[in-house]
Amino acid sequence: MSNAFNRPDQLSAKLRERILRESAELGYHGPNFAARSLRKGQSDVIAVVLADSISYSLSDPVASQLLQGVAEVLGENKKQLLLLSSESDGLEHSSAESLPDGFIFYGAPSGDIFERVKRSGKPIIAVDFETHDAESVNINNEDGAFTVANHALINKPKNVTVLGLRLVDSQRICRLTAQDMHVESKEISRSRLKGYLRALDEQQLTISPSQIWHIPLNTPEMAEIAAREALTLSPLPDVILCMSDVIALSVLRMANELNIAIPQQVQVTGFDDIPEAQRSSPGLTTVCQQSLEKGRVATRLLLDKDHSDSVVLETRLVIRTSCAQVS
Amino acid sequence: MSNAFNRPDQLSAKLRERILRESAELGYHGPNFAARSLRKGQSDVIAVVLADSISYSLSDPVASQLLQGVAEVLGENKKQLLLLSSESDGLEHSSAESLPDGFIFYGAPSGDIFERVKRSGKPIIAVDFETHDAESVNINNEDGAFTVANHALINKPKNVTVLGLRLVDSQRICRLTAQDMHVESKEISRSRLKGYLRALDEQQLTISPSQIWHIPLNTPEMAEIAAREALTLSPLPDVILCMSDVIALSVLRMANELNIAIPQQVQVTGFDDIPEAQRSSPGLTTVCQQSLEKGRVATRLLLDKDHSDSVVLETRLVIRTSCAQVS
DNA sequence: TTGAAAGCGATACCAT
DNA sequence: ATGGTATCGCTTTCAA
Repeated sequence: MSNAFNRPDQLSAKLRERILRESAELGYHGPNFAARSLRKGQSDVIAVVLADSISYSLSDPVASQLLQGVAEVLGENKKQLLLLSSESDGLEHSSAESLPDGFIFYGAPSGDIFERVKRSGKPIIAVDFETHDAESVNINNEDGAFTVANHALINKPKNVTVLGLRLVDSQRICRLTAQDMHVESKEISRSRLKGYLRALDEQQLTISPSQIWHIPLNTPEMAEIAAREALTLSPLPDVILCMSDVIALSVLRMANELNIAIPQQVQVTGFDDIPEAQRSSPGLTTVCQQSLEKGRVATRLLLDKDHSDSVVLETRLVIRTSCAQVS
Repeated sequence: MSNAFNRPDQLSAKLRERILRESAELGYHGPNFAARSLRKGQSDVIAVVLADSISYSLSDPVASQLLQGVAEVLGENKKQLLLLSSESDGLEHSSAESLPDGFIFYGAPSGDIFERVKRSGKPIIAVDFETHDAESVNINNEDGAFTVANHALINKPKNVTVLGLRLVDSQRICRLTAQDMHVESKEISRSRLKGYLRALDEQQLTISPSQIWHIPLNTPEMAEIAAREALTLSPLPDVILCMSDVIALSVLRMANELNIAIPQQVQVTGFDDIPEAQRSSPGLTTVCQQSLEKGRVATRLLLDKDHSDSVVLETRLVIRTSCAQVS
């Protein structure tokens, strides 16, 4: 056969050209990925394993930004991007799991795909959750939530409401009950709640479980329902702490619709600092968590040969008009 | 060896369990994807080949929605999703192209990846462009643009402005010149421009090239600059026709900032009907192009064994307040 | 410098 | 029903 593909330097350019052309005519379509990958034990494919469905993750601004960061760095390193979801897991169709050279798990995975991948010994980076089995990229959700809540609560408001994400195991929008309050968990939303509660505590304020909403999905549709409920309470909350920008932006829109002035009547805070939040009117006070950079950092960690250490990215309080200091 | 993996029905569940456990201990990590794929000549991986970079496409609401639709149907059919970009093309690292069983090309690809894939004989679906070599999923951009422009121009406005996307080959925001006007092209943006011009013509209106902006990328950052330029014109345009919702939403925001009343002072139309447009204030009059459904349809076409025919999805005029009928 | 051959791991097929 | 074996296409190594 020909080494035209593998040792291009050893042939004249002309000859190589001719060989390539002729073999193309004979029905040769370039190197076979599966064969190469089998032989080399390497594929140059990196998988991102999403905790939610791929479709939902693509619709979520936070996940979407993370993926952008991942794609950026993978592109620079000539790696291919395979999207997997731990949701549609199952031993049956798990064969694709053996293809990638490395894995970025975004969010604590369901099923046992993590276990299987771990056993394969291939490099893994955990993003937005902790595990003993891999380096991770995280933020300090509790601190971020504490900081923004602290900012919002400085004037000791009377009625504080929390619009929370995925706080309990239910597909329905609902408010918490007393026994929902003391769940110990390392989930993101629980950490954020903890931060809120700590800030309340520090300001010597209290909150009733019924003032804390559970929203099962980070979508505008869900969030709007909860936002309407919260904004039609009597008395009106002074402060609404939202666990995501998607939720907070829904509150802003709903307030506009209900002719409630932000921040004069209600102060609103978000979390994430998604692109849309950077352009909203009124501006959204929130916690920047650098999702794009998170994706980049995770990917660099994964591709770096030298075993670097886990990373905790800084969060930053972004003060805009939806909850500005009334000095 | 064992057939435990391949013929599970022929062994007792117990035995299978034991074999699986033991082989795991011996360091067996499940079937090898590359080997299976090589042997079977099939991978269950489908590639979406994006005309722009992966990172940019993920940030674009239209591309993002298409991908959601694709991911949804692939999930139902237990196919994996590989993201490729024709932008970072090059024979060198094109090996991954031989992996997928099928390809969805989103937007006319650059480089020659399309040619190579075509020669491989694998199924291809073209989305948002036409080719003789594959079935395609499209919309009628000219008609869509014509319809929305017609709606906007019904009252014979004096000053019409177009904020166009990728009309000329430049990385800079600029206005068109006379010779830019008569480029024949099947590009999306050219079709939309054609629709606008036809509507103007039909209303016996004219537009100067200097009233047509070129915006190189569909990002809010770019769009805002052009929006500001258009909204600080004197006299103020009566109508601004935007070739995408991202652009139109930027116009709405900028108008708000400049205290220009929409639609009283300026009527604004978009194109796409992205999720954000469905929630904007004021509501955005636009052309719904069903990106999500486009992704679904393309994927079904690809996976369907029976050679179905190319599809042209309907566009629909969505009238909201940014350009409502003043009856 | 070029060619020949072994082997990556799963599967399909044929033999038992 | 079970076990053996050739084969997919490439890369690596070894021989000429």
